[in-house]
Amino acid sequence: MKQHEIAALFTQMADLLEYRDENPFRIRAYRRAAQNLESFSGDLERLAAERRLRELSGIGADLAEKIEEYLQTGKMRAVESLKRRVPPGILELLEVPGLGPKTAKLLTKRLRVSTVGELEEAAKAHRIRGLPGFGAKKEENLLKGIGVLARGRERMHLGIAVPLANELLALLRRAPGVSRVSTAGSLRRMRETIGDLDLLAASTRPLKAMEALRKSSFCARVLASGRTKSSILTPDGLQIDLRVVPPESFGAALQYFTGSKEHNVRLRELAGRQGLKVNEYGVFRLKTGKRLAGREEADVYKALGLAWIPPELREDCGEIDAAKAGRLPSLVEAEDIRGDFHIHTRWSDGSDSLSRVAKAGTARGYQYLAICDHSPSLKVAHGMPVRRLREQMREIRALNARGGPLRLLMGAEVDILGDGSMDYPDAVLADLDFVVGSIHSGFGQGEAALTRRLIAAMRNPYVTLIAHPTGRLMGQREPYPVDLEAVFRAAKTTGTALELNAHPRRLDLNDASARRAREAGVMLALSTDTHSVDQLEQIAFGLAVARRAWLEPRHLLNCFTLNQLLAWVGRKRHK
DNA sequence: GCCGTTTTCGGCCCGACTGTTTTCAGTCG
Repeated sequence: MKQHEIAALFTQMADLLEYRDENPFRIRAYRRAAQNLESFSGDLERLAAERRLRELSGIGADLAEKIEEYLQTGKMRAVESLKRRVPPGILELLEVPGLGPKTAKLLTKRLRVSTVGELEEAAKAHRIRGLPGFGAKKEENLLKGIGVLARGRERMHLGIAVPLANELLALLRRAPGVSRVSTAGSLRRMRETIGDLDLLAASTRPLKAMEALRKSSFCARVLASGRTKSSILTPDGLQIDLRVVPPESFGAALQYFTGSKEHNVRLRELAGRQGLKVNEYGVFRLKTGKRLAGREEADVYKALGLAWIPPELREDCGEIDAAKAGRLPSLVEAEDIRGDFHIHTRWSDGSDSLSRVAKAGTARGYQYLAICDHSPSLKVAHGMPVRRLREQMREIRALNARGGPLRLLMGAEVDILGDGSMDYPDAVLADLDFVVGSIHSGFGQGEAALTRRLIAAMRNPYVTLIAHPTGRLMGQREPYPVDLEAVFRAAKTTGTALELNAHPRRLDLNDASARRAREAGVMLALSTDTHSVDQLEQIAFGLAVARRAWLEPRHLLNCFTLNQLLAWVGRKRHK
């Protein structure tokens, strides 16, 4: 987690340097380093201890030293001394949307404004209009920006963003002249949360498409609207950016608008070295201006000598080098998924019957579903005593005996108790096909104890999978502290799988951790934690995490056939 | 401040929109 603190400091450094009008490339170096640290998936402290920080992209001698300084002392002197040389509230001021370094400088110099509160006062007293380059409109926009800042711009999880995006795409498709539409930005890359929602349309009549959005019920306020681009706010305060391009540029625009920003910068640098230029209208020869690609996204990459890179990988995490070398992973696809684990029914806190669940799984083309209702300690979820579990097992056997393409696995989501023991005796676990171990209590025990609990559970020969390994609930609960590296090692040596929980508030493990787990040789498993059958489709969110973690079918238990799966479970038991 | 199948010095992605400007600076992504 230290890397996020360091990234924040590097960003502060960039902001402060920008305020002081320093070398823009130096500023960019700090921003780039911050972003790379944010998405870094390894163990930063170990890398520092081994003096290998400079292997990180964007980290040279100077920044490596600053990282080491922070890891050792908890401070970064360069940031502190720079802060002393600027007005105190400057970082806060720069948070206001629409207010950049130049405006900040003017405000602090001419009006002695140095906090957001003072800025608001000055704007309301109309002391800002009249400054060089400032009129009534800019003053008004600053006030709006302060309002946006005060409300806080909360990021939206995929469970909300994806359905909303689908509605918006349908709206755009109906607009006259629109031939193609797509999501773009972080939603297309399937990041776990979305700051604003980016949409792209190909149209011969761009104004009509933008008008359709502005006049829809999704639009509470128009932030900007030009000839090719509109930004609006929804009634909930979510920003939607729509870009409209001619059909022959759709692929290039999709590439550009999907980002990430750092991925695009890398791509354009690569283009420059080949005498080419990439923008949202196409790939062009620098000398002649001749257009080489643009209609299809894959053609853009091809023109640069690269294989098409799946959007989930476009985070400047080595994907461009991999594409150059023809070594991109064969990412897991929806069709590779043969089943789901961790399914709740009304035997505990789910809402559907076993037969209904089986039917829904069959409809999805699955070979198996692991029924995993709660164990007795979890009283709020109607955890089942052994007697009820045995009853449920009988019903599952009876359902399976009817035949059909789908096999229900007899399982349970078993609480890992405070001392690391399991909530059912081993003799009961031995009769189950699939055992999920979960922590639902004692989150406050601290890192060492929680890690010991998880490792003790993994050492139980009947525990197949550890569910939601960090316990986070986005927007509600922070992950509990756990030494994931130790958990990965134990998972590997004991032959226990770790869950990629697909619930959009959980996504636990997350993408970076899942990638590290994979690199540590851990088997991973997607599961929806379904409590009613309509949630089975949320597997798509887990799949996105898996793809962002560079997982191939061989890394995911869900891609195994039923026989392979049962053999895998058996291997641990007979070790 | 980083980085190099053109370089260890001299480069460093590219364009849209707004407001206030008669030609562009500032901000954003």
